Amino acid sequence: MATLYVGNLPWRTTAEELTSFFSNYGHVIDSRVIVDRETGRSRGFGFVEVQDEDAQKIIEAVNGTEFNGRVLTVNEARARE
DNA sequence: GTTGAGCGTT
Repeated sequence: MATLYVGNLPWRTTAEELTSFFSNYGHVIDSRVIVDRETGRSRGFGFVEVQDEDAQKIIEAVNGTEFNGRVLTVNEARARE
């Protein structure tokens, strides 16, 4: 599987919304919205884990598209280490 | 009741 970075999310976006949105373009394994550990508020970006074979296709399909009024930034996530 | 570039809590 592959991990995608998703930036420019609306503050209110949840992992479930990400999953259901990305599922329109490929097989989503899991997703998470990064939340500030101290305040509990969204940082406005997240990660979506998808099937390796669908990764490129999903990036091209979703990157630059509008989601709840904001234009999403999508690309391959960097290694976390 | 706020904010807007970026790469993640275990």
